[in-house]
Amino acid sequence: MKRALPDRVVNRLTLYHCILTECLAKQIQFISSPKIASLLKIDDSQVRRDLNFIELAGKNNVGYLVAELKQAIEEALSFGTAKDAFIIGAGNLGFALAKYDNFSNYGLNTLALFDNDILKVGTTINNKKVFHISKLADLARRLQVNIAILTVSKEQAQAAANVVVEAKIKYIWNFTPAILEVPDELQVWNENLAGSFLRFTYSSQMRHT
Amino acid sequence: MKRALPDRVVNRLTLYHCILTECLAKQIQFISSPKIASLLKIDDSQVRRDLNFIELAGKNNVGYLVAELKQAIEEALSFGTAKDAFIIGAGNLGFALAKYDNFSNYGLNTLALFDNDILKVGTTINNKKVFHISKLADLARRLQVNIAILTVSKEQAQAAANVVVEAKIKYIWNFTPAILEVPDELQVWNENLAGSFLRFTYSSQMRHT
DNA sequence: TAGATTGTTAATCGATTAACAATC
DNA sequence: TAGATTGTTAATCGATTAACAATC
Repeated sequence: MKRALPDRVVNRLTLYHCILTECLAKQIQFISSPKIASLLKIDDSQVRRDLNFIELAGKNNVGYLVAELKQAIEEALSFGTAKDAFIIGAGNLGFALAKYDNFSNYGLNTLALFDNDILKVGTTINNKKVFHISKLADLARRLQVNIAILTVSKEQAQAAANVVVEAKIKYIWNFTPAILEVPDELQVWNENLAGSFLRFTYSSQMRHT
Repeated sequence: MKRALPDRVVNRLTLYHCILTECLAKQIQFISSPKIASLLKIDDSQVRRDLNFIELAGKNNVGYLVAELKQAIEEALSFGTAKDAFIIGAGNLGFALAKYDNFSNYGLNTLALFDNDILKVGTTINNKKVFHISKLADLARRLQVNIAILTVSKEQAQAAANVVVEAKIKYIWNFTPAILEVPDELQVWNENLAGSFLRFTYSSQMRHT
């Protein structure tokens, strides 16, 4: 078994993957580390170092074979392993994520949505049904889903998280601007969009002044 | 003028801010660094170190004054400075972001949306009008908007980015899974949701095996 | 060959953590 | 006082960058 990749490396690998997907579409066969680096505005030796993490041989004087590299990244990050998820919150963001078919390329399958609004229950979005939140525990157990994507409002976030805890789901991808209090065995990944925006504007300002 | 904060610090400050907002709502007056650290599952001396970056004095034996700390973070990250933005792409994600009023707390004001679909032009979402993409350059100049939030499909991403370039907008917050080729003076912040998901599932797996 | 690129090492840089005196 | 906390230093850890021999 390969050793774990650092988070930063995983992040960059996903960006390389985006580039490779575009190269394939454009029928480009080879790509070099300086080329990847310049597209992302990072250092070229960093690209080579990242690619050494996943065992992949480039060709001197030529670069890397796009198709091969793309596949190597997909294997390293296990795109192939289906990861079933539920979306909690059938609002705009929940719908957007449910409709975002691109996710399935990355192994993420959204099976259903949940909401506490009875008017939304029973509707369908992109072939995914909206269930009442009270059905979550039962369906999670029967379908063996252990990822919850939280898109409810800040006010409802903790209550929704509690339901997720009771459903014995293991991972929460948290799109709400709330810090959830959950048991240690449940892992939370905070997407924190507003915070992301602040990082973006803050670091951009700095670079320009 | 204070020196620039490292990106990692800015990121954590936004998370602290989320916690402080909840504390205020719960009428909690003081919070200690070990308390913040345990909520986020990080080191407590790191919290203190981050808070030293923004000049803020805690009280021995007590912790930090919630209201004061919250405001200090808001000042450091300039929540108060209005940052006007356009959303390019009036799809589900564009609508979700347009409806996300929480952004305005962070200084982000979405003024309008743009799309190339004539059926969407003229509609309104959360008091924000949808314009045809051809109006972008003119409106950006007149309203002095220099942030574009890109929520179009992967296929349309580069074309949309080109329009943004022509509109002389300075910053793109890119929600599409495309690596944009733009001039150096235009800065891109890749949100890369699918990549974020992979980091989340990858690092979670690692911690549990 | 000349030029471009890889793979990898060593050097640098920055971020995190541990520790503890000072404080209330 | 005893206990909890801050502010800060030093030690550790990890990530990035520079450099270059080897390769085609």
